Amino acid sequence: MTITRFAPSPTGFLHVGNLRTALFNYLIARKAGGQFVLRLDDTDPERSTQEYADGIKQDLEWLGLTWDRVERQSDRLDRYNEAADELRAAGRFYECFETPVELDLKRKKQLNMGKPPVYDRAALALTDAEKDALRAERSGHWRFKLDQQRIEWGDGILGDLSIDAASVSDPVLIRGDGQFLYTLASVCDDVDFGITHVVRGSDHVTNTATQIQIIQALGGTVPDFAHHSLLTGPQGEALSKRLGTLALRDLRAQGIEPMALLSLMARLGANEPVELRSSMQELIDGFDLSQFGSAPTKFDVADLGPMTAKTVAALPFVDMEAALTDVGVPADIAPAFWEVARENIATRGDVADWWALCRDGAVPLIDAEDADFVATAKDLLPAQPWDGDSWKSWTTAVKDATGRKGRGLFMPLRKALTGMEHGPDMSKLMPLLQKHQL
RNA sequence: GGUCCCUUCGUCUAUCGGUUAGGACGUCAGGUUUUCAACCUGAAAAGAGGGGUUCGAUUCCCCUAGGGACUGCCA
Repeated sequence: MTITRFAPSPTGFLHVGNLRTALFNYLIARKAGGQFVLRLDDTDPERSTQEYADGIKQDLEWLGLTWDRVERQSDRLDRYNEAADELRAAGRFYECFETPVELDLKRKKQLNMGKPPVYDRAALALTDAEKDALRAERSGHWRFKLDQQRIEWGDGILGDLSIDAASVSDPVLIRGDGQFLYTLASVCDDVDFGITHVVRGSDHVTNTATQIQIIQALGGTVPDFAHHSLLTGPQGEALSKRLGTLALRDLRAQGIEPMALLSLMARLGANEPVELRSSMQELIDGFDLSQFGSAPTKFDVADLGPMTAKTVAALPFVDMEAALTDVGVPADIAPAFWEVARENIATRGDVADWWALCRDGAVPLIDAEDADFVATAKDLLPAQPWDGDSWKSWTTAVKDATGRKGRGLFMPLRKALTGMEHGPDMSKLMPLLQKHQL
């Protein structure tokens, strides 16, 4: 069975970059009729909080990305201890005593000499006596001893990949304070939960190389890996600089529709065009990981605006009924109001503006050269309430009186009644106007 | 510095060596609708640069330039 996972760290709120990873894994699982695991990577107690963990779940629920199972790494420390013992028994784990400062110095030295900053494995040469002496003054950290050969795998997006383990430092798996690091926890979990497909950002490719060796050392089955490209801003700039404004909850607060966001993320960077979908099932059916390219993908948050407007315009009345009641639209005219408003709003919340206009009328917008024309029209304006014929009879009367026609006739009247150049079909809007200020 | 990935219209991309280099979004121009929007039709618009291989290169190889990522006792 296909089992995928999304493994965010509860150290912040989800943003569009995370969503892309989550959605890919979700769609793969659903398409295959498999399972989607939500795993909270909270091995770092300093930065992980319950607030963020809850926030992540809320954001996924908002988007309809349901999970079949939820796990927390902080619940699995015993298991990680066992895995560490296995690695020790296999001779793939060794204790090191350099301080962060020392390691930093080593790296700088290597860089200065034009060498890659790879850990020199000095700790491997330590005698037992030396280790005991070092342990007396500080606690050691543990590194996985890589087999220094080329690591190869067929990546679901990148194709055949090969990385020389000798160009990578032996990864630290347990810190000096005993905290397990992501690399070990992630590998253990993937093996234990039977994860079959791992899709993550291409910032993890080097991790994947080392993780493959750790999985093998643990006797696990290596899952299928795929690394999607990273999102960049519209100018190609790193998205991380703007991630602050691209949190999912901010987009939600701005009125972005889930299906608009999901439709974009499920296709952006793929060779099929981005199409607005109306249901998750359509997204699932239309998803194919092999259609994604490996070049960095430009993401423009502004694209979500028009897609949201389209989504909202397609909403049936029943989906909006409660929201309309909330803003005070009387039940008897609510369906007609929605028909008029739906094509003219950017987000659901905008119905409040249109209702305010219908309820109170708008401050007329009258260009200087239209002043006389509008004054004439005002005299011809029928008394309220208006019906479906009011616009036609009024404009006809104004046309006869002034000789104006076409845009020159209609636009000043639209602006006089709504205060705007754009808006709904006037013949449908007029019956909804409870008052006017002309 | 090292490693990995990448570079086709403004944008996302198609092309398994021979094509008028195709599509979608956007843009522009017409059209339709007695207003706006929507819609329809049409147009403009691309192979980073330089070497090779080949009868022929966007496609294969090399170099250069450019972009992204990793190079943590973060994830």
